[in-house]
Amino acid sequence: MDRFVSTFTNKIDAKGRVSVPAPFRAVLERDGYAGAGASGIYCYPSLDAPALDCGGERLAKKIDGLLAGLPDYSDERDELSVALYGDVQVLALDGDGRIIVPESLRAHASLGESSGGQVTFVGLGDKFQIWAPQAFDARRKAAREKVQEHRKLLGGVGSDGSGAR
Amino acid sequence: MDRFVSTFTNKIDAKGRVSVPAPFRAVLERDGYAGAGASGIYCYPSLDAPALDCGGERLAKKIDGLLAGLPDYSDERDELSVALYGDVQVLALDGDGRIIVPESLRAHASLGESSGGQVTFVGLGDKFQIWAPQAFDARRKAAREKVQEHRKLLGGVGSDGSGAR
DNA sequence: TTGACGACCATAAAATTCCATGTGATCCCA
DNA sequence: TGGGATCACATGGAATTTTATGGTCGTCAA
Repeated sequence: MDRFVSTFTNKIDAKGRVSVPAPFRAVLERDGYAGAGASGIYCYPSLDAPALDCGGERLAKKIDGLLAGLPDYSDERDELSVALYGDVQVLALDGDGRIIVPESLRAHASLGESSGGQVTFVGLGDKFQIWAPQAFDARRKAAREKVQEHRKLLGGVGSDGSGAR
Repeated sequence: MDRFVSTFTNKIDAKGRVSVPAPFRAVLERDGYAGAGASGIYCYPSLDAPALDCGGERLAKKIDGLLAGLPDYSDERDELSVALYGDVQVLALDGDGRIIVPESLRAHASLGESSGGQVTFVGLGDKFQIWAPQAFDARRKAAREKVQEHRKLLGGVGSDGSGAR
């Protein structure tokens, strides 16, 4: 099972073009992104962060799964549908492994000139996110502190007993 | 069940290339590192030491396990994912059994020129760590002292149980 | 006709693969 | 038991391929 891992920072040009990191492309290909009949990359504004959530078929199916759990015609379902599907864009990979991030999406994550012409791709396992580099730095810092806390509770990622610290 | 044991010190060149000790490679192969569709070695900055934590599939599954308990698409899950997956690098073994340690990871453990062009691999059972030799010497010394203190508690661990390779 | 958008091409940098060498350990045979 | 040959591993360098990124051209729509 392939996962999106690591972080990469690439340039975004005036047209909104960005190279998707090669390792992510590799994961996408196995995840239902077929060269022919290619659906594309599902991408939408993250619900609780100034970032974009992206992924392949696996991500799309997860969204379906979320909605499937809610009763038809409920307010909740309508709202979620709109929030999740309404802003989804299917981005196509061009021949060079680049996507074009539309203006509407760029605005949500403050990408483009305002982020120094750079964007950061962050692997989160099932999906990946696109951030403005500075915004992500802050996020990462917060996340690391969180992990330190959880680490004590969960026994740590590295339960090695090496007496560390 | 094979474990990573012993310590080895190898050279790291200017490009960040290092040979993974052959015994460790043997363990990795049995631990899901398949030649084809090879995922690679999962590697990330150790949370509480100037070293790198590395392992195979077993280690990756541990990370999955940590996240498995959290609901999809919760803010909390995203945040944890950032710290757990965001800093992970998948290092590929080349044909000669070497990995390339990227600059970002080298910085965390002070590897490279600053460590005399040498790195130390330390087996810790499920995973192994990569240290700058001097830093590890200090750590080892401290660990031994700790062991001396607790010796009485451990009783006689006389039997060697050397299942090494 | 003009402007925006998407496809195509070219280039430089970086990473990966390949090959060759030295060295140390192991095994076999005399 | 000593010597020699062989093997495995670590390491250095070079060549080839991949990747990122900038620019240009053509096309479609307003």
